Amino acid sequence: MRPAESGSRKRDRGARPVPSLQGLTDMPARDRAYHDLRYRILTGRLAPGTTLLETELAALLSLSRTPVREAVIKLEEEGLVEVRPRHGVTVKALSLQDFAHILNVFSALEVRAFELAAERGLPLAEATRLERMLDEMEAVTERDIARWSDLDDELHASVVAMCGNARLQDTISAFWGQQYRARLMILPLRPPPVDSNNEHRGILEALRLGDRALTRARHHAHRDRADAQQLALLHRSLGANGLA
Amino acid sequence: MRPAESGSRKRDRGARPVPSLQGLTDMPARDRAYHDLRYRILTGRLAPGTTLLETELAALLSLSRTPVREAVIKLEEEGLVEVRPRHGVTVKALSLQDFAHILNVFSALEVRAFELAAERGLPLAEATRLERMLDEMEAVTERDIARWSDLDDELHASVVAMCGNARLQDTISAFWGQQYRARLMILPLRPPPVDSNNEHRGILEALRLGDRALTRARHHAHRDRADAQQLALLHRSLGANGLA
DNA sequence: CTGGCGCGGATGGTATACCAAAATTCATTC
DNA sequence: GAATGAATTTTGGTATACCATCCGCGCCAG
Repeated sequence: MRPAESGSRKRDRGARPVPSLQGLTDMPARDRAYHDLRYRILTGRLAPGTTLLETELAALLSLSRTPVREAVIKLEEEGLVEVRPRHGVTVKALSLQDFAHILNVFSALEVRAFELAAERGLPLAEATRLERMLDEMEAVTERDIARWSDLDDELHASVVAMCGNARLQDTISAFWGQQYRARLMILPLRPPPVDSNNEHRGILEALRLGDRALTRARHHAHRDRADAQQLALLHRSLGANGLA
Repeated sequence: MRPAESGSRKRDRGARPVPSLQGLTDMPARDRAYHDLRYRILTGRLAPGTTLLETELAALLSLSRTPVREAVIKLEEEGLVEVRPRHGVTVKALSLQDFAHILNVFSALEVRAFELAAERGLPLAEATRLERMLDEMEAVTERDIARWSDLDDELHASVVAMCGNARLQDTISAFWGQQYRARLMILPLRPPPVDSNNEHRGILEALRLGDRALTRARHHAHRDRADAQQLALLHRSLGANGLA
């Protein structure tokens, strides 16, 4: 008999990896530490380059070293921090190359996720919901880039959530976290993303058709262009070697 | 020059993730635990479905709970085990669907890695080395499938190692670990992989040419076919739901 | 002035102790 | 006989204590 596992909130899988940090109550201290730290890093409250000793981290979170150590292991695995014994844990600074590497993995995975979503077929309700999001994105394109970006994240996350492959989702989520900071940084520099808007329409159309190959091609093209643009912006925003 | 990786053994990155377990001396207990456990799982000495309490694991490895806990966190992150509080850690059994999901991610990443390797260009020495490996693979195709499979792993790993994107390598390595057991299981069922041999030649040729698009196309096709075949074999080897 | 060597203190790795929560079992009752 | 509830025992989560080690600093020598 299967254990049913109904109440399994063991993983926040589908939940957007967006820094939200609402219910940090009643979860094990290790997870609190993990989420808290992750939140602080992604929002920049723990700036890249910051290094803290394990003891300091524990004090910062009012916990003992054990749970923060365990949290740090996860963060390290996720690529957000680096631990150097006797030197403390350092919030990783992203070089331009790091960012390129991350985008490379992220894109490959996201394209695959979109393909799978196309293959499974988009429920009609979901399709119209996405359509409405696109409407709003186009509406705010010229005047509220932050809102546009949030919607962009939600759009991509929504499709990824429909791919039906939990491992893929998890991996994407991890890499999403890594590129988030850099994205945030170049946000104000972005020109109105009319290209993205158009490409999004095309991708959504392919998704509705359930055409895997077409989805693949369009999303791939979209990511290639967008990634290159972001890379260029980041390059402008910091010398080729600087921190992100 | 390649960094040689002499001093910095912080990560066994490029090193084949193949279970080898040679120098488990003089490394922190946590890493010993991690490698030891991983080895036992991948080779099947810790069969899927096995569940052990933390205490039992600690006793098994003659360590205290702390380092094994930390090792287990990594293994869980890697998808090899599952921890259910008060129920111990369970070696994950792969359903057919799990295997499909893993292959999906793995393929997407490997294709990308091959692309990047193509773009960077293959050093001549490396190219001839790979060529020789292909020679041997063709030689043993009919009579030693195990050897063929080892070479296949090494071949793929070699190219991945040339992609120049450490994060990509690490992620691939993690997923490689997950599909390894299933691969091992269906090994004896495989027909002589003449298709793979031919496709490998084609891919290597594309790599030598440094033709990214061609490499992509060929490797993609290769993986699609090979993955489908493996999935079918696995399906034959266990009912659609069984353990792997 | 520079480079090596050694000593002391900071630091993290590991073991262990303690506690809270959950599971199992037993008893009691319907 | 089954089901429910309580008590016990098991287990994992967290805190802490301990120790080996590594780092940095200063001293001494070349």
